[in-house]
Amino acid sequence: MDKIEESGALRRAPSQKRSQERVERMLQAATALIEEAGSDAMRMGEVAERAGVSIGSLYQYFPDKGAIVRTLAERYNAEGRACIADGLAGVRDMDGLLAAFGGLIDTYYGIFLAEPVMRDIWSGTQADKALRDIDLRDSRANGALLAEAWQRVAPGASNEDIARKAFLIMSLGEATMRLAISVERAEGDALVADYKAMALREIEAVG
Amino acid sequence: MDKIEESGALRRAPSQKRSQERVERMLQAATALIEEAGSDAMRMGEVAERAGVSIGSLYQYFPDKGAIVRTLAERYNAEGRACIADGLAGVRDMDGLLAAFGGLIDTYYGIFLAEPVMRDIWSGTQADKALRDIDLRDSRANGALLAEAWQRVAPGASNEDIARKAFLIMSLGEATMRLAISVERAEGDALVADYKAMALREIEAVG
DNA sequence: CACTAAACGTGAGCAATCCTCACATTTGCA
DNA sequence: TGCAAATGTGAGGATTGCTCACGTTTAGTG
Repeated sequence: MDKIEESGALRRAPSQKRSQERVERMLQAATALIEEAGSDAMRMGEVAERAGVSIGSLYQYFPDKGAIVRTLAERYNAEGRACIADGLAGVRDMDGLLAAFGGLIDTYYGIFLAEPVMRDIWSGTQADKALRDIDLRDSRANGALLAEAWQRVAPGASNEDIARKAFLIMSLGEATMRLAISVERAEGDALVADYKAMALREIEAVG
Repeated sequence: MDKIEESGALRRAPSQKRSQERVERMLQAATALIEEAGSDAMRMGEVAERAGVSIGSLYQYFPDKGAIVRTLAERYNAEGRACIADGLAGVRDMDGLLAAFGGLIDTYYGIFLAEPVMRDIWSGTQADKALRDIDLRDSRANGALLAEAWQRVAPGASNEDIARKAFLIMSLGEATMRLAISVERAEGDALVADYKAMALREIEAVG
């Protein structure tokens, strides 16, 4: 997770080591500011100041403010996707899938609770078109991972159906997380549990 | 739906007939602009110009740009809630509830497809805190309506459980609509159908 | 009608903020 | 050493939400 490769978000790829570190500092500064007051309150001038660079340098690498948020979003997505791929890798039968997926929901919920930046980004996810697209692609990719395991343990079912249902389950999972973190903790826990039961029942129904 | 009463959104309540009409014109202008390019691209100066009023007048009634969007959002919510209350009113048994709720999902989906302003508002729903709160309150109110009918046809079940599940189902319904309108029409239709089956199964499971 | 207070209406301009651009500096390399 | 490419700078342009000091209209009262 060292490279600054993510998407085509960057205006210019820093080729020298010095500038790579500078871009990293910019992202760290942005992260800190989002933690403190949310991405909406994050000011480009502040990001530059905290990173110890000029406004001009910031814009040399990030075409606009949204690009910073998008870059962070894709990093979190990549981590989450790796986590999901890992969790579903060893699944052999339906029971294994149910257990693995149930565990992933709890893990994801824990991450949502613990990561203020991720929370902020996915709360404001609908704000601009580009972020929404990233969100959609993420759900599709995660859905594909789930679908792959699902098809493996339910070979008789329609692949198209499973793919679509997996996509829906992943999208609604994210929606549930967003909902859960915007209510009191106890209620949020219960809502996630309800969602989990619903999702597992849906998976089992096609199995 | 004539009064300009909604929430405490207005900075000053127009008491004279003339100013009531002016406020209505402001909202109409805003609606037209949102239809054309989305609420994000809506400029306060343009709203004023289209409504045939000055910037100052706009801000006399709406404390900020978001207040206009919020006012429109609550109008749509009120309509939707009335529609849900109406659809669930005559429900007597579980089969009736399933049929009524299934029908409501289709109705809601149709509205989402047909109303660009509603789509825009609920797409950007997570943008600012105030809108998110409105969204949450709306889901709670709609959830309460569903819970009421649900409890009626499933008297044995835990009321708390039903209330929470109804809230979740309503929230995820909105999430499904948002998802459905951001993919191709055919896939969106299928996703809504999948959600419907999931929701109905969940309702039946507690019955 | 005359008068007054409150409601209503106006738009120049303030303030905040994103982003550009002309120019300066540093780095990699022949 | 010298040069081109990469990198760095920050004053300021441009946009836009919003304010405020002041003018106009309306409702109500004697």
